[in-house]
Amino acid sequence: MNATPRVIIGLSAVVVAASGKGPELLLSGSPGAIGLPFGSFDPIGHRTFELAVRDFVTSQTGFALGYVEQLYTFGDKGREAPVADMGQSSDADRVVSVGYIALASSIVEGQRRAGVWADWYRFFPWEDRRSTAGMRALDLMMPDLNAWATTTERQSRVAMAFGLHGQSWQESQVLDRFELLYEAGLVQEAQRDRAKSKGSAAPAPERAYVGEPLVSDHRRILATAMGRLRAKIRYRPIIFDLAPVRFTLSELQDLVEALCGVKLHKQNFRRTLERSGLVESTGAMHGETGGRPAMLFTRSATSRQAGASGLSLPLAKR
Amino acid sequence: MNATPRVIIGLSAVVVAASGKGPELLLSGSPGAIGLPFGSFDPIGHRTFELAVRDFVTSQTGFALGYVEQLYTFGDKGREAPVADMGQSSDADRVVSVGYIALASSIVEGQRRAGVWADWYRFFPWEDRRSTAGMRALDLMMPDLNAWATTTERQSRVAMAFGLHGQSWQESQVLDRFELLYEAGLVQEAQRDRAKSKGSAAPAPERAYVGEPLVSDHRRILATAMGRLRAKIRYRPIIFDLAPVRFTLSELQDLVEALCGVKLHKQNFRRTLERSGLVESTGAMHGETGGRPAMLFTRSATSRQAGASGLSLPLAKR
DNA sequence: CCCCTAATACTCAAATTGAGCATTAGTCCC
DNA sequence: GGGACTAATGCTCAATTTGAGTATTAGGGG
Repeated sequence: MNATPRVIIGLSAVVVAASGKGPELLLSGSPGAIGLPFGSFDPIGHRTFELAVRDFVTSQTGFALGYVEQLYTFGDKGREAPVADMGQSSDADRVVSVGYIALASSIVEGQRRAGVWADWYRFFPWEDRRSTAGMRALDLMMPDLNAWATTTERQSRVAMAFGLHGQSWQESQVLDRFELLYEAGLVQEAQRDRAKSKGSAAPAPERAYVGEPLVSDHRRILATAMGRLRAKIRYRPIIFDLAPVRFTLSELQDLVEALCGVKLHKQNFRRTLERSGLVESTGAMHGETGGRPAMLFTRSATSRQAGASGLSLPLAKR
Repeated sequence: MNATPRVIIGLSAVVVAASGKGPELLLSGSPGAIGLPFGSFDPIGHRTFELAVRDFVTSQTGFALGYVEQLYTFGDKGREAPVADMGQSSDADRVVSVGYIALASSIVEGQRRAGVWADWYRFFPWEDRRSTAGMRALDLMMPDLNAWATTTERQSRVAMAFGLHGQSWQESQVLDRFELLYEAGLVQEAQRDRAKSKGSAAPAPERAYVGEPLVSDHRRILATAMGRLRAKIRYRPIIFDLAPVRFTLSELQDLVEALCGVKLHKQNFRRTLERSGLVESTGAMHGETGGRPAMLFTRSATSRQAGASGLSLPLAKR
């Protein structure tokens, strides 16, 4: 052909699984350059993106995916950064990356070893509001946020994003919050991208960045994924693609709470869940609770139908 | 490089504007081969997809876009079909198309001439349930649907998708319905794609296809867009990107109804809308109503804030 | 058998929906 | 100028759906 630069399609996957404690992510890369599992799309070999994603995640990590859904296609010049193991790309190529979310139900021990898993709140400490300890992350960055919010427009954005001044916290606005922190220079990626575009930069301002960074724009992709999952849990029964086959209602609630980063009102959670018809009790009981034994439930047949709705999230008081 | 086929990124845009009657689409192509505005992405010239979309829609149709949002990236081999005006692609290339939704507020007359606009229900007659006339479209295809639904699994899918047997109609499941009709062979694209993959096909079965077809997989992209818009209207105030600057509540309701294809309860619509704080009354009145003059409203400042919520849709009874 | 811990059951009030009925302010027509 | 007509607005009421607690209950461990 001609000198037209090639377009390379990269695929990145946010692979989420529920461990006992909460949502965990499958990561790849080496210490200091951690990122999402990433592969490039082969226009000949792969018939669909989804098959390609399943393929490279399995071959890179040995982990087989369950539910898979396309997230977003990132094509901005400037925020992507070439990733080492991406294959034979050159500077002249344009990399477009299609992000996917994949859910894997509770990790089987054998599979667990097949990759590096990490609690996703390592990268977004301010997103975990289940405990006062988690809330502290937000307090810690407030001074810097306030310093940045010099105009009323910015102040109002901060208030909306972080649920300040009477605004309510919206658990699914993960991307808004991340982008705001990026603009405010509170996440390390912001400094890195600026340095890159300015040539070799002035020394990084001495500042405590919030959360651990990821390679390229992977933390942004991850924020998009978290937001999408948290929103989707309300209108599609995807939570069951993450939960084990049989679970107690408390286990399910813990999982939802971990995913959404908020505490729910226990009795009301049960009530809406039972009323929704999404779960049905197996006869069996689960005894290792420390208190009264709990009934084990499974997802119902109706929860599998296309168009089944999701969970309501009855927030608990402060 | 080598003989690797190029990847071509196509961009297609579902451009929606509200005319007096309802949502209209910007189309391009010649009679018999109508499709969405479509352009290819230039890896050198375009910094972001969004800019590229704005660019080619404007240059193809002279129409300037307002709100723009990425929809989905379609990359399946087999359902895309080369589009004539796509540029210098060859058979060996792999076309990946990124779909966008764009909203343009009520059409200015001068701009209107700049492209071909059509009521989107031409392509999805069954999606308009505002009148009994619209409902007839569904009745007409029921025999064929029933003929296809040979298994209980299929029957249940039909019932869920089309709100039969006590199931409720979900206005945003446009894609589910379209895909089901595609599988059932009721839309012309299904026949066309089968013919293509089987080589020169048997003569098309004599059957009345439902809705007008579009080039390539553009009707599928459109279904995705409609579903997304209908869903999004509930949790983001995007309706105001479609409505004129000043409107009466009835006009706004008509617009929402046209978009969602359902009738709403008028008094309750007003109530939730006023309570939501998304609109505020300008002092002015609008007299040409035929009845009592109506107050003119505008979107409020809070409706512009990131994170503002959308409308509730109080359905009217049968 | 008593204590401790969760799970499960119930209760009650506040807020949100679903459905109508009632009023009102213009236009059109004698 | 008065009455008919047509939407826009206002209000009411009951049925649900939330939000928040208080009360029971069934195991495990001394």
